[in-house]
Amino acid sequence: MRENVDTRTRIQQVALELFTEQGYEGTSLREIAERLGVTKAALYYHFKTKEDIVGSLVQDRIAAIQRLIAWGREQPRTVGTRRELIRRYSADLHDGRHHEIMRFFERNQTALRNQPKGEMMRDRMLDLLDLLRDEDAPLTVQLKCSLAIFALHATWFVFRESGITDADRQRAALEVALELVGVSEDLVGENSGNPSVTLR
Amino acid sequence: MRENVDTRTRIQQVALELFTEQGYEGTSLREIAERLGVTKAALYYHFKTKEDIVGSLVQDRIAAIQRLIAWGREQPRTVGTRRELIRRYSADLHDGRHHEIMRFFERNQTALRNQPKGEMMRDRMLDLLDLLRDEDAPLTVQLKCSLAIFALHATWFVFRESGITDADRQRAALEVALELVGVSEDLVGENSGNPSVTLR
DNA sequence: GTCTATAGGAGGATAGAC
DNA sequence: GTCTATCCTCCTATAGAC
Repeated sequence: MRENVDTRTRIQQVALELFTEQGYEGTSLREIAERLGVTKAALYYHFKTKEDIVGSLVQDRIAAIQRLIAWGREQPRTVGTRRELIRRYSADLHDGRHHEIMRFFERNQTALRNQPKGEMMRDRMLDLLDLLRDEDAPLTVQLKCSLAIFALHATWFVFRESGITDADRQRAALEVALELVGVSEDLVGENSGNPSVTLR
Repeated sequence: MRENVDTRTRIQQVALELFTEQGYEGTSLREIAERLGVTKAALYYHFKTKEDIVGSLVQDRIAAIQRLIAWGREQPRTVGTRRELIRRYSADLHDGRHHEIMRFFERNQTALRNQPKGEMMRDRMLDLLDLLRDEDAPLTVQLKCSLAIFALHATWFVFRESGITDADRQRAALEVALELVGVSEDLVGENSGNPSVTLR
């Protein structure tokens, strides 16, 4: 029972790493098993299929983004709300290993397209982008709002192997992202809550 | 000889489409052949391997970006140069089907990682990002410069299925990208050349 | 929980006829 | 240039012993 949980978690860790490095379809269950020192069949005790491993990886993220979107939809569609959405998304991204899941997701868009959980994840991200932009605004403004999410994701890509801490990355990305969604015209509403609260 | 060229081109078109929709590894040569109404073996007359199809797709892009980088490295590292880099990259992207190649490339990062041409493409894009940012500048400024490229690529993702023309997309993306690399402090140098000249 | 063994299929690639 | 036929490899997944 204890090893049960442990092995399951180790499978997830190794799978996430290999899926991100070599791609979902480029990684076989044999490789995962070998790296763990077990056989393929052992994996099937913990996960019904290969897809299920992915499902177990992304389901937490899907739920977190859904919560964020649900919150956002109850707020007024102001710049202040958008800025808070960005703050919460950023905090969540840097909490735990969540950004690693997003990297895996980004790099395997096509492979995950044929999977229920993959499509769900994609749909939620699109919902979030839609929530961030005002469809009546000029295209340039809409694009900048959407780019804010990209900014938060892109830090690891842009500042690769530099001697930069994760905290530095997060700070810079957040600052740029907030700038992209716009300067709040309504500072009263903006700071009414805890600005750096996480999602959970 | 005439059909030779034709079939080769049709293979490239179908392959690009399927690779982009379903992923490189998720698309079999059988699928490509079937859609063209030929057999797998016929593909092997035109391309030595599956990798070779990818190579034929990206090699033009690699060359174009290399030319752009070569040009950029000869210029002073000013905001004006960066703005011109963005303009040229944007013009090139919208000339022909180049942005479709980039979409394919973005969506298949992991799969292309094991291929020589894929890595070359990736390295050139990283070179371009490095050329656009000043390593001594604050992280936020560097991030914004890099994001400019993302802005040019992201338009199709952000404004999906809207009734927006490609020209509108390009215009908005270019405006945002130019804003991200910074306002030119040196307007004299900036407009010395033809501002919308393409790469070739 | 993990193993051996294997089913069952699909994929990339090649040989050789036409 | 395109076809048929085939090889070989690797994959996901399952059955059943320990």
